[in-house]
Amino acid sequence: MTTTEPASPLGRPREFDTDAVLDVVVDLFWEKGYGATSVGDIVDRTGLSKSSIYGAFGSKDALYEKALDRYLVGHRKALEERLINGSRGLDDVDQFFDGVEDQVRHSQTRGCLAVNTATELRTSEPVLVQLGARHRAAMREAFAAALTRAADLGEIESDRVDDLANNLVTTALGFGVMVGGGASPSEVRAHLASVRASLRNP
Amino acid sequence: MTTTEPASPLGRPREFDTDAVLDVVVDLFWEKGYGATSVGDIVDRTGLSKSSIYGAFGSKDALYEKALDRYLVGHRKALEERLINGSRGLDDVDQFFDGVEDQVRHSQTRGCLAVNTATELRTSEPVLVQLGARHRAAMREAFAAALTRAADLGEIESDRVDDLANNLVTTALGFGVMVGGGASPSEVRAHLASVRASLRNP
DNA sequence: CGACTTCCGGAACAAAAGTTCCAGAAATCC
DNA sequence: GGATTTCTGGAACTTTTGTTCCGGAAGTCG
Repeated sequence: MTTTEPASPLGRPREFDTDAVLDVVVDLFWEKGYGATSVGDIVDRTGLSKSSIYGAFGSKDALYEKALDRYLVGHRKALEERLINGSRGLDDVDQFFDGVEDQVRHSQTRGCLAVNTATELRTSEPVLVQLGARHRAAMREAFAAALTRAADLGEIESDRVDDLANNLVTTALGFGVMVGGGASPSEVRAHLASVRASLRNP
Repeated sequence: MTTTEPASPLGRPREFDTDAVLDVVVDLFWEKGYGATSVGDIVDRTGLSKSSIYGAFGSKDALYEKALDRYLVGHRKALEERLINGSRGLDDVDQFFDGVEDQVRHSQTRGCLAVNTATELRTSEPVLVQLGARHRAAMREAFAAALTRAADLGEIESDRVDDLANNLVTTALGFGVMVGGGASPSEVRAHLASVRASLRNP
């Protein structure tokens, strides 16, 4: 139910692309969190003026929500490509978790913006609680799709699909915490290996 | 290497018990997080004056670190009792996760302070990174102890102990995110059931 | 081309943050 | 009991926060 902008609004048009700005803002919030990111930081990083930001997004809270939403859309697209539209089974799951390994390899400790939001802003905003629940549901669905293929391939028992999907969601959230908390690459890798081993070895 | 306070320091003694105050402060940070908790909030909740707080703890940062440390000590004691000093196997692991269920039953959405810290303050303070790593190591050790007993009891294969311990650590962190993010009791319960099922059903 | 609408930059604002300082009171030790 | 040390309460301070306001410029539409 998003109100689409009119084709040509009256007056002077905006000089910047809001989506491109949102991408920059996502990175900022992702790196520093909501509380530690000031509007001044956003001004510095985007090059925009405060009035432009407030004119386009309303408030810091609203901007955060829009940024998170954009992050989630991107994240969900990745889920779709790798897990839902995949053609293999457990290998597709592995590929998803490769993303975690990539992050630590580049010594990035941002973790997952959805996880960071859930634990920093907690239940302060009902909208965020809802976004989190929807995100977990999407992950569950995506994992279940890949695991169903895995069952068809004979990699796992078909009656374990739902439980495993649930566990992978919890596990993915856990990796967000670990990476975001600055865990060493070797620790993360060991945990990733354990996940892969337990998926196979029954 | 904690410097123990002298038996009777000169001058007027403190009117409050620092540990009791820390317990209150832990609750506060646990509920609202670091950024959303102001020193004013701490004053209100503890009934102390600002100068008393700063005299006893130094700064908000230092106070947070002390509070987190106290939380971790308590958490580790619980791990010890339930997992290390337990006498059963998977049942002891179950009992640990019962704590998660208790939390959501009382509609508490604080999650885990260690998890919340890792994702809100991230790698901003090296001390916190270190505390997090040590905490995860303690959890791994505790789970491994219970799982070793489970292997002795024939509940699991003994060569799966390490992988399962790793996975349970990741899983525990994930539950912290889920509960802290305001997940519904039914969702949490479903995930808990999946963990228990996967521990048993190979 | 002219009227109208919106945007931009930056100064200005009020509120809240974390921290410090001070004077008086209180407890300890010799 | 007096000297000394430390604690307490509250006011005061500085910095930073998120937000608003204003004048001038820049586009769009009839």
